Amino acid sequence: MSHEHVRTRFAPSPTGIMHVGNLRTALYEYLLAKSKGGHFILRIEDTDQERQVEGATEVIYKTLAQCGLKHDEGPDVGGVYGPYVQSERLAAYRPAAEQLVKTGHAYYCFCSEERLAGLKEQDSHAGYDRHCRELDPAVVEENLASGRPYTIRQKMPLSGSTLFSDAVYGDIRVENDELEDQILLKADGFPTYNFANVVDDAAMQISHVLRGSEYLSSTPKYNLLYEAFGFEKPVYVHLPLILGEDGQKLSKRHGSTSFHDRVAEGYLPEAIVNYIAMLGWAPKDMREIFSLEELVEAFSIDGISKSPSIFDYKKLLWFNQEYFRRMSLEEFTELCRPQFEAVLPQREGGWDYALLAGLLQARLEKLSDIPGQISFLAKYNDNFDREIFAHKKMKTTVEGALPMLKLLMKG
RNA sequence: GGCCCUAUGGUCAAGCGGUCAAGACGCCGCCCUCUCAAGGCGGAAUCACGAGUUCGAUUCUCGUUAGGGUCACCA
Repeated sequence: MSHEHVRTRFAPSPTGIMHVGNLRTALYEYLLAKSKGGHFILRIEDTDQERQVEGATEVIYKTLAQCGLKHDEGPDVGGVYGPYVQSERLAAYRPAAEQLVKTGHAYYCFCSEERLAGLKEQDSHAGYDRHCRELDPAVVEENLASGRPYTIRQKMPLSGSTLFSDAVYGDIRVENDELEDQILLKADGFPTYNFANVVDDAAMQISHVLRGSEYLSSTPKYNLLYEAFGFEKPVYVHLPLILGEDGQKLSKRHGSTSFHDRVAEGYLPEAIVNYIAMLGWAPKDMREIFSLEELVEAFSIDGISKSPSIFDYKKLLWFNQEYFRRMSLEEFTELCRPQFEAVLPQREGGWDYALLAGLLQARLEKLSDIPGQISFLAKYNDNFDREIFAHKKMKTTVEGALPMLKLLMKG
């Protein structure tokens, strides 16, 4: 609590997609750090060897850059607490785990995966039975010497309870006997997420840990680790979950919930950032349109809500439209240009893109709608009767349709 | 199922003991208008339920109910 500088980190696993929940966490981490004049760090958590995805880290860099969430330290920009990729920090985890064994906060476990699977089969809610917790030291030595595979597990207190205070949820108490003797170091020598997370957050002097509320009930495990090491604990800021329209945790089932897909669909990164900022947080003045800089200015932890929110595509669409409308005609024209060029055929005299964009600006919901709205232009030629624009009943005149005429015909 | 969290309109939400319970999206209507938008104006729609505490509860406490999360050699 007495960390002098606010240091937050975004610690994604390189899975290849950046979904809006992760992005919002990154956003709030950035906002909190920047609003306090602190630092925002990027750390890649690639401790699962079986789930490596090619190019996934690039997706993370690109997304952060598109959103304007510039990190002060990270794999690509360096920093004094590096390296910032967990697979490059491997040397630190085993000694750390062994240190915990020595101090009596952890133990070697030689249980096979088969045995563990059997346990689960008997009772899927039971968890590990602490079979190796009190193994005879001589047996442990023998097993270790014979090269038998092992994991290192955290030794949880069997009684009492652990209390912690979350910056948004307040005091939360969990009975210690609810806590499983979780694995810290896997048989392949890699640390588990939970363990690496604590070791690295402490090493990198992270002052505030922001994460989804799904971690709320496991936070005592983290704190026990901090205590076992004698590390100073960070301030926890758990964020309410973002749910799909069916009220369930957002996942692949809900269609394209990734930032990348949304952008490909024609949403502006700024609009997405603005919208997700408002999901789970509200400013004091109830304003809705914020640039990233304005968000930094307005952000504060006490504006974060506790209840989960549903991702509303309609509202996102509205934000997107608002951003279109607030652009200058020049900006908007440039934004549309690639689509115009792709859809409209070469034509003598060219097209008046600015005029076309002007016609579209108040009507467009998302960029991907452009082709559907202007493709009809490609079908027309200059040899048509201009009087089709005049209609007595509708009181339309050729003059009134002048903008459209200019668009269709040279001059 | 155990444990943890949450509960204001369809959705995002303000509220932090006394309000006719803001605002936004969406929806409906009217105006503007050569169409569709945009814009302006207006409308319908919310404190899950039951006990307490209090002169007074949307607000505090406890239950109930509902929803969510979590129980991996995944993060």
